[in-house]
Amino acid sequence: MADGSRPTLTTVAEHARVSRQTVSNVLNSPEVVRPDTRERVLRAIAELDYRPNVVARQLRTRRSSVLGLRMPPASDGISGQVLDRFLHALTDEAQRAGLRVMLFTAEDDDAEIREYQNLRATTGIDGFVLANTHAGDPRTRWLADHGVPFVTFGRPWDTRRDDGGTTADHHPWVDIDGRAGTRAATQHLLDAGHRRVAFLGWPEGSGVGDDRFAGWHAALAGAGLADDVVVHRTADSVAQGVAAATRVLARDDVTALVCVSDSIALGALAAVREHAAQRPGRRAVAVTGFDDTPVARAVDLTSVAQPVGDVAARAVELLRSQIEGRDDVALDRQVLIEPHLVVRATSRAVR
Amino acid sequence: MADGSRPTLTTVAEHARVSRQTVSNVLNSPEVVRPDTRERVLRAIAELDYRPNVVARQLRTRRSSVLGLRMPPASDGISGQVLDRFLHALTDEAQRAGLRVMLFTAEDDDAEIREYQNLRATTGIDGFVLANTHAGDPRTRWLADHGVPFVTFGRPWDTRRDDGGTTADHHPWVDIDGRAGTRAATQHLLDAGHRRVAFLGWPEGSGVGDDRFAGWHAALAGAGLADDVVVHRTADSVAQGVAAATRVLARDDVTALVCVSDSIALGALAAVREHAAQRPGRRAVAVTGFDDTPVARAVDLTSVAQPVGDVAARAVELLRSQIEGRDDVALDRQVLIEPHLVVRATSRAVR
DNA sequence: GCGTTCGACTTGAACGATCCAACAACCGAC
DNA sequence: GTCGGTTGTTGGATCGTTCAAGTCGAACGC
Repeated sequence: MADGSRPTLTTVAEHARVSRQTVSNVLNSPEVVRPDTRERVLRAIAELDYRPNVVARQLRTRRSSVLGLRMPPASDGISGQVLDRFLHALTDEAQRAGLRVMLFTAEDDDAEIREYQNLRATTGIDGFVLANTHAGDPRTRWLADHGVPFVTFGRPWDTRRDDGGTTADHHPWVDIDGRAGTRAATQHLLDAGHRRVAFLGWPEGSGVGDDRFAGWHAALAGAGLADDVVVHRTADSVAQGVAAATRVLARDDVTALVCVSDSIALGALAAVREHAAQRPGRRAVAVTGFDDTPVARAVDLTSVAQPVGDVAARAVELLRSQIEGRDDVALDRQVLIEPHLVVRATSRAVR
Repeated sequence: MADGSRPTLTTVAEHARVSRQTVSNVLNSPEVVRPDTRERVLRAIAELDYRPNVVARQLRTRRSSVLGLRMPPASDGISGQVLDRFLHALTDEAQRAGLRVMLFTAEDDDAEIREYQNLRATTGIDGFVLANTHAGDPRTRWLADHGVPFVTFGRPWDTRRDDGGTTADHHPWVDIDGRAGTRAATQHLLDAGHRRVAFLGWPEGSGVGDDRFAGWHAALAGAGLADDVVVHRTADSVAQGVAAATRVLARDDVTALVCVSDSIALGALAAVREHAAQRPGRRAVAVTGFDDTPVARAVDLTSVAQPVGDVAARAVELLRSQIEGRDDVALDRQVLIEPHLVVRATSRAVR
């Protein structure tokens, strides 16, 4: 501090009248150092405000304690915010575990794979977090094939492999149980007395969307209402939500809408308001969304909240066990986390 | 690749029948190497797929080429998305310039300063980007006093210092010209024939808010309409936006609302819709927001877009000149970037 | 009493790059 | 033919840490 250059192991060693290695041992395996010596070294460390140079350490140990994350392309949708909160939680959890998060960008999956190679070769990044896997993702396969530690936020929806292998199928992942989420939302509406609960979803084929659909269906089936269901599928946008809801509301018996996303729910809300204006005195149609984005909070929309903090914590845990090479049998390598419903005005009454 | 371990400078040197240093020169100062030798070395590099180990380089040169950014606390407001897009742009620009972005979190300003020290001492981070400066910020002062390269996204609104010094006042920053933004929005409305354009803003005292207010006022003054203005100030939320707009719309002569943020504009839109429903046939009140968030796009709201890509590019540029130690006189150390208006449905006609 | 084991600590080498000073080769000049 | 200067190349030292092997003295068993 005083002379401008930072103290090193040797400085501390001289100060405590021991060797470099002993200081290093105090930090890395304190149990091999006699208590009184340890005490003396720790005092010297404190006095000099010594902090180990992680760069030098990394050069020797080939471990960086850095995680890589591709900055997901700025999605136009509202739900992009989930990734945002996840990133925050991930940084937090990683830091708590002594890891850092480093960002990078890439145009497409192939460019991302090239960046993996690059980051591994040049900076020695320890592992990666993938936040937006999709069906037939080449990235998980590449990482698995090259023995690079990684975790995905999101299940591998497509488990087929060209060569019939199964490596990618069993990679570690953490995900939100969307099915449980929509199920809870639907059950909440059924409990409130709604009998005709429609679903506004995405086109079939997206793993996430189908999963959420399944939850809604399961809840209705549980109540014996699955014989004649109302479903409308559409792209994820507010405008599409308005259109979809308007069509569904034409059926006058529908009293509640479970939406696959907050975007669609936001549109549905507008349609419901319109619909209600034409039928004064009638109880307004209830609406629920998914993701509990800030927008949902803003417009008082009931929504299914994704506990991204939990996801991040488990992701870091899974990565650590891979990086440290301990094949933790006790640790589930696939983690499904239950979301919870945040009940707000729109599922009670809409103005 | 084949034998599992990556090639080093020495490997390449042997392969090209030159010394380590010559290979290093080819990479770092190619002009000192004779063309034919250079060619031979480059071929060896390509054949072996050699990539310099940045960790070893960093240990020697004490330069990490890594920028630190505190992950801003997940703001509940919609405008938090601006930071999100900025983060993406920053990562992109940094990568283009051969830099990386590393994230960290901190509870408060003091903890953040401790993290600065920590990151500098242990990982040798080259510089920092501060994305959320506020009045009387201790962080900029600390960084300036310790000679750490940094740039802020946002002007220092409070220029006073306890000891009367001026260091912090002159730190490099990049910001969006909010005044120019609201001015453009207001002018756009005036051009469309509106005469009574109200302003929905934040409470006085926030630099950003006052700046945006000033732009609106300047536009009205330019049109000779500044004598009797309509202003309502409120906290940044959708609900507050509804309330504020409702009160302002009670004055029947107001035909347009310039809002300080998309959150408030979103609320205003709801109030306008209500207002219009009670006065069928009348031309609906126009609304503009600020930030051009995804929500604005979603509900077709005219808004002032912040060119975060430009901000990021200039920020990286300013950081580089500091890190590389070149006191670029030609480079403006304070950069104000003009936003642009994105005209959408809400400033033409509201349904 | 002597060899063996053990605990506590020290020493030299390595990680992979860059910096520095020295050196070989070449050119033209006297 | 020797010399000074330029250009291109070389080997050794260095950054700060950890690994592997080694030293030293005390405790132990027979």
